[in-house]
Amino acid sequence: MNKVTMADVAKVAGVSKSTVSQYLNKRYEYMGEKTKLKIEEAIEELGYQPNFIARSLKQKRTSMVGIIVANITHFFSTEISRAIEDFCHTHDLHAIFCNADDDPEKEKNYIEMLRAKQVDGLIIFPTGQNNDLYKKMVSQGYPVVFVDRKVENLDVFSVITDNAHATSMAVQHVIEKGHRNIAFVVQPLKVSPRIDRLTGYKKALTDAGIEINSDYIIEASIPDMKNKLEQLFSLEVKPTALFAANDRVFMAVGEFLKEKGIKLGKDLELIVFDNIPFSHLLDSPISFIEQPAAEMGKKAAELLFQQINKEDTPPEVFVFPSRIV
Amino acid sequence: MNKVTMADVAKVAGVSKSTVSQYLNKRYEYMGEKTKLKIEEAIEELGYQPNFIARSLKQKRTSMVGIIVANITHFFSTEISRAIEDFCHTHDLHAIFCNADDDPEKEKNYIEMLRAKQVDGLIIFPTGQNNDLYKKMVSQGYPVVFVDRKVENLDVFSVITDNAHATSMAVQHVIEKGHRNIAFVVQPLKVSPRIDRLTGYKKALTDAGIEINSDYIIEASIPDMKNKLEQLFSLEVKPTALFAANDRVFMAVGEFLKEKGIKLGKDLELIVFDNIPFSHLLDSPISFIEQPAAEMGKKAAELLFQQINKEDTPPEVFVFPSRIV
DNA sequence: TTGTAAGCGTTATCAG
DNA sequence: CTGATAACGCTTACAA
Repeated sequence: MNKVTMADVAKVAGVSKSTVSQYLNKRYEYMGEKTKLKIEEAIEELGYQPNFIARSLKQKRTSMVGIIVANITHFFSTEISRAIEDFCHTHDLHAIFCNADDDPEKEKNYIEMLRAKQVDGLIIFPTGQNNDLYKKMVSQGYPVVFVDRKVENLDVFSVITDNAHATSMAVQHVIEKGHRNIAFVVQPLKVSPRIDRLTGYKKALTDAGIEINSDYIIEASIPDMKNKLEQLFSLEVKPTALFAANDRVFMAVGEFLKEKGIKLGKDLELIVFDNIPFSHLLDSPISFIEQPAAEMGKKAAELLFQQINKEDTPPEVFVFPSRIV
Repeated sequence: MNKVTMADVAKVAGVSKSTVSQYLNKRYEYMGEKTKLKIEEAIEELGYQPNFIARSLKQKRTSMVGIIVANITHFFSTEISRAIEDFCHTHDLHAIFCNADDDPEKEKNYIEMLRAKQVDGLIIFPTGQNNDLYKKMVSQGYPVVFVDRKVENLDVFSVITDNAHATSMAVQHVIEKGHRNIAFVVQPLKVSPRIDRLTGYKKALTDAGIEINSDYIIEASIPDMKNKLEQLFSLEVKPTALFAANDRVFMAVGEFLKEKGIKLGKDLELIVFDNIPFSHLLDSPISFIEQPAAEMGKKAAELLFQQINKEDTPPEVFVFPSRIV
């Protein structure tokens, strides 16, 4: 189908392949006006489309970057992704998105396949379970930026938010409203944001002189959450406030509450870590901790871009503050 | 960084490039156990990663497919995308997603760049404004599948839903509930689903013997929507029901209603075309028309896969029924 | 069973 | 200003 090659164009235009190549790369400087026109015509006539694969092979640069998202069903992820894509678009990079589904095996596959496809760099929301692989990339000087989650013992560019601090502030706020029995619901503590948010929660309680009650801390995967919530709400002293550690937890909790007829605002105060797209449609008084996703995405893309263009700056961790809404 | 090439492996293993190539392509049939092992070791030792770019150039097949989404902020789009990716993943295809932002210019760019990158096929949520380009692809026999939106005068594989019919049913349902003043809110009528939904709306009214009141039909872009809604709700006879033609319209409408203190269910009945992720969290009685996104995505991927593998079947349009929830 | 050599469609280096 | 010619890293007949 795409059988027209540079050689064909050259033949029709009556010039050589190299001249056509020059033309395509806009190096007209020393090019005769007449040849330029002839080539233009030939391209038009044949419907020629350059083959980027061939070019990439030669240039060892694909102008593609890969983004490996831990879980695309987080609204936060799609927001960041959008920002990354925007940046790439204005910098002549093409962004390829993959969804690791929070599965280290899949993450590994994607990293390997993207590197095999010679993408120029990678932005990763790491599962945190592939440290050897991360280390290898970094030590090979391959351009990488980590987003959302910290990776231990690795000197690498990262873009994260102040999970512990924001959580702590939010919980403190709820305490000031008079709540003492505050539950904390989170998915399995496998990645840094979850851990940091829990830390922030504990800190706020401790600072306020409230004892930490492990019955109020629920760590469960989304499918198991319902059962755990049942337990939580059959306690003698029920929580009057609940902190959902991210949007998916929020949804699970919301579903549960609805089912049980527990009224937000009246029976329970809810705080959620994450931007929720439909939040303004809910008339319940829910607090949200909003991460500056757009800026974070942009920063990550920028950092990657710099690495790709060999601007040698030492790896740094950028912490963006979150906002309580 | 990825300087290890097949030649290096061959040298270390003491065999020739072609033997290594055989090994990599799992054609061990006639390969000595000893050579196999030597190659294995060499690969391990050097940390060799094959270069897909080079392979693609030779094979004229990249094992990548492109998906051009009209607007990724529609939840429906991400759902379909997920399904497409799942299918691709199980069929050794890599999916690249691009967001055309409902902009024909961007769409054109992406189509061209993806083809230049030699992707094996394209799944497009068409803007509908690039008919020449679509036509060209089809006539060149390039594998394409259109999703969500119909393209006129083009014999091509498409996966859509029964927009007019589903809308008509939903509106009819609202009429049966006793509503007569039903508004219809839609973004600019540039693509077939919007047009078809409007058609369905009109049909339901006509069938019920209700006169179509153009004051109740709002066609506006999201930023303009608020103003138009102001007008709608300053009419003497206000609508008692409102049909939002998709999720983004729903959000705009929801925001407006909230601002105005118009209560869902009480003051206004709402029907939305599209699956909304947080719908079960809203305690207002909203009806949704749910498209079978997962099945549609899978079907689209399947159709593309068949074309890529040259299973010659004539183009067909697959219509999936939507469900009212 | 393994090696040789000719491409795939570009770009880059030098001559002319 | 333009044109040979050699890469880029891999696959694939065909030979050995």
